[in-house]
Amino acid sequence: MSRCDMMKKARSTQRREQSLSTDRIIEAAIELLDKSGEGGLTFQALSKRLATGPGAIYWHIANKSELLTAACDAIVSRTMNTTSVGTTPEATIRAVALGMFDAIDAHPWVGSALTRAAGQLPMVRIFERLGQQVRALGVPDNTQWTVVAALLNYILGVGSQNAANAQLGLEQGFDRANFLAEVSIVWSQLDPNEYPFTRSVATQLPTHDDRMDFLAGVDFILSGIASLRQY
Amino acid sequence: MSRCDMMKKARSTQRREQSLSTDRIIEAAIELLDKSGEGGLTFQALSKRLATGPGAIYWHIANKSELLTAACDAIVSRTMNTTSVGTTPEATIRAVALGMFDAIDAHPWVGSALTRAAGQLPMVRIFERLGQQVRALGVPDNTQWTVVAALLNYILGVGSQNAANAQLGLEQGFDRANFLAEVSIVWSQLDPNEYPFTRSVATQLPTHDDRMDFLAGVDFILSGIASLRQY
DNA sequence: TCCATACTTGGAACGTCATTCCATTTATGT
DNA sequence: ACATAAATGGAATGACGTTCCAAGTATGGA
Repeated sequence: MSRCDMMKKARSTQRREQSLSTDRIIEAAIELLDKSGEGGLTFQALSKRLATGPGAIYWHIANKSELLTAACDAIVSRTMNTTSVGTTPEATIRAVALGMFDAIDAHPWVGSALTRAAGQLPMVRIFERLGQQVRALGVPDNTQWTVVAALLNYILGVGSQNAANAQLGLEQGFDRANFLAEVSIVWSQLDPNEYPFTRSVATQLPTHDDRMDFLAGVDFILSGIASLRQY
Repeated sequence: MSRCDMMKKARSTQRREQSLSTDRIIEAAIELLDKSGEGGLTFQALSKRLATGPGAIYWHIANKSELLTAACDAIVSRTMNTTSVGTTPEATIRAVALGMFDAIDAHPWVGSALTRAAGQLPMVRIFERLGQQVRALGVPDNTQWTVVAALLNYILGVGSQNAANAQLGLEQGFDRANFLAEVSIVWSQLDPNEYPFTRSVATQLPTHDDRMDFLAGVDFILSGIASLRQY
């Protein structure tokens, strides 16, 4: 019987306090993920860092997916708690969005982990924060879901995208600047008849500011929402 | 020397026309992916279906990631070509967005494949289609990138999310309705002080229409863009 | 027609990883 | 002390992506 099969009956006393614990495992997992990306989190690396065997870890955590979700939740939870409350609902939504953007920028693996943990705690934390602000914004009840879903989808979408890019860089060793420069060259060599737009903006790719573009997208949605409030 | 190391010098004549070819491999890969999701695409299953060995496949395709991107591009390319042109730029953007939504709904693995193929052909196809319409919309040159990026990010974000959900269902065997019902129950049992919003919309989760919510999000962004055009 | 060459195949083998198993150690309550 | 349950850690398993290589097959020149 493994510990995690019996979440309900919380152990009355901890046996070996100093030794392995779910928290210590999660902490080590986050360190590994930050250092070497999603591929860096293996049970071998983890057990080596914790000076134990893979079996011991499985006593505390059901599987890798649960470990990833738990690590992700630790980051999201921190982010939601440190994000300052803005003066207006709009400002708070921007702050939450930017907070997540920066968190994923600092821990790219959070992007993909969030996507795979649909409906679970980490996502709910963001959903809730956004929802409260959307309410405060005066959006009618029957539209709140739609509005929050749009915001959340956008935030997670950009997050995944950035996470995937960072991941790619980490795995292949080249840095972001080089990668963008290479893609930019490929784009500028596309067929002018088939890809006029992509060609025309190819030069903007290496210099554009992801963070500003992200915020602009949030503002588009907020502005779309604003036009809803009068009804 | 493998075939795919020397893309440049296209073979003058095909040797064994009836036998293995990149196209046949991609076609088989799509079938496997559709049937059993991302986890269903293994080189063993693929070589069995093609009545060959893994080595033969590696002659035509560099690695699994390239295979996935190629399969993804086949779907995206079809989608972009079948999407009807609307009467206005807005209508066309909606059509492209919905086309991608439906494509990912039919082939959930495309969602995650797109995310991992950043800057590559499949994404560029969508980027271009959106870009041309955004231009037609009269968005000033220096804002086109931002606008297209917002649209693309939103579309891909929802796509990834839906893909992940479908994936989860496929892997774990339960269908979407059950999953949503279960999450809805969990949500409605959250702490009322910490999660008032999530609790209040929990009942909407199982009945809401993903496709409509998606389209509403596109309209928010389009409406946000509209307010830009006057400047 | 035959041969040298390059292309293509398919299966075996390798290394890595998540996960399971189990013998052993450690703490707790009696 | 001792019995029992909690926890450990290392070995074993099985699946997978990828590489290797011995064998087969078409093509173009002699």
